[in-house]
Amino acid sequence: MARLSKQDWLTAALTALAEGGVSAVAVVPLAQRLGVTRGSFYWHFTDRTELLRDALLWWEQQGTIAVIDQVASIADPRDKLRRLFLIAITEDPASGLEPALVAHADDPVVAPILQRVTERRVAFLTEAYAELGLPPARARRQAVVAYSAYVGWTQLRRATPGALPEVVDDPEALAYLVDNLIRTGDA
Amino acid sequence: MARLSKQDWLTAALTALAEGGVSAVAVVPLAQRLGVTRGSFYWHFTDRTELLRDALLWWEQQGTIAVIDQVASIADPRDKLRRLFLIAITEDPASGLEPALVAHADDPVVAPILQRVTERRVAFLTEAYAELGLPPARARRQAVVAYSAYVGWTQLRRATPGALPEVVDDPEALAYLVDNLIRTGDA
DNA sequence: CCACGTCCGTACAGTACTGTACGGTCGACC
DNA sequence: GGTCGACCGTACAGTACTGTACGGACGTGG
Repeated sequence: MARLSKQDWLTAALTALAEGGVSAVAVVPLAQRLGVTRGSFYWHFTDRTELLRDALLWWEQQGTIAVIDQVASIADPRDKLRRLFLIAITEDPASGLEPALVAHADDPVVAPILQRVTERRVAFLTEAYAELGLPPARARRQAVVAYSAYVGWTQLRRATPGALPEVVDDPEALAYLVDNLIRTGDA
Repeated sequence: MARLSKQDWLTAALTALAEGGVSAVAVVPLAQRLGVTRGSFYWHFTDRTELLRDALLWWEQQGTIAVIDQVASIADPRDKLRRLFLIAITEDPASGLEPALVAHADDPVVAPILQRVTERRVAFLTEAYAELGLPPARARRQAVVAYSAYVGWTQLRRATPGALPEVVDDPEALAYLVDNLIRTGDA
């Protein structure tokens, strides 16, 4: 068996977290899945908590920064939002991770990271909606509403795909959702 | 200490589930919180799984049926939707339960119940939007989008209240959200 | 060639939870 | 006032996970 790097443990921890929540980030099952024993783990990490924190910090950088960088250069705010939502909804890098984090939001190591990520995303959306012409308070409200819809959509698609057939993966319905997210309350 | 009924265990299980997920529905901690020992539990239930299932079945009846009955009599579909969303968003009977269920959607006992609840709610919304004049496919899409926003909103409010101050509990923002949920994509 | 750093296996407590078996208490009802 | 059933405590395995201590393998540079 090949030697493992710290990164191997981090990605394994994230997938386990997505599947079974915080309590699934356990040393013994992870070691079995990686084909080693706990001796390996306790060389790379001092603690189970350290693994969880490092994994989430890594996810914070990858997931949050990468997507925003991908669309920040788009000039037209409407196009920017459309592209952003399309990326966010179709690409689910670590499927099921965010629901797991939301569910364990009171965990002492999850809480601060999830908070920072949420703040950053909502702030970015608020800025985009402001560029669209909404006054500040209105832009922020719209950002929170749109972000809520995004969060709920991804969670429903993963949690109850059987209950929502022909909708969650229909491209037409997807366009409908994105239009709904972009349309501001300017009626 | 007073004798406990089966219902006492059920409600305790639901609050524990909301706080710590499926793995938090454990016999020993629940017994401690209820002031008894596991001897009590294994008289009322045969199994830890039975407790979880019975608790979720009870929640399915209370949470799903009660709210729908409360608004089904309203004639005007627009008023009905407005009232429904207001109730659903402001009253969070067991705060944090739904995020926990979504996160453990692959659990063999959670899955079928969560599926049924989601189907029933989306079906009710679809019907209401159809009464509003949307064609069937369009009504169903709108229902899923609106339900997504609802799910995301409740989860965000619970998970990261610190990241969304002055929004999640602002009545004006709440009205904004409800208007957004009712407004169909008829532009 | 050997010595050191890297990486992993193994063995030893310690803790928390699940089920099971059985025994005890307390009130209702005859 | 005794008996029966509802309800709970206690004791006994059994399992899964966490940390720690230590020892072995393996490659690389002096």
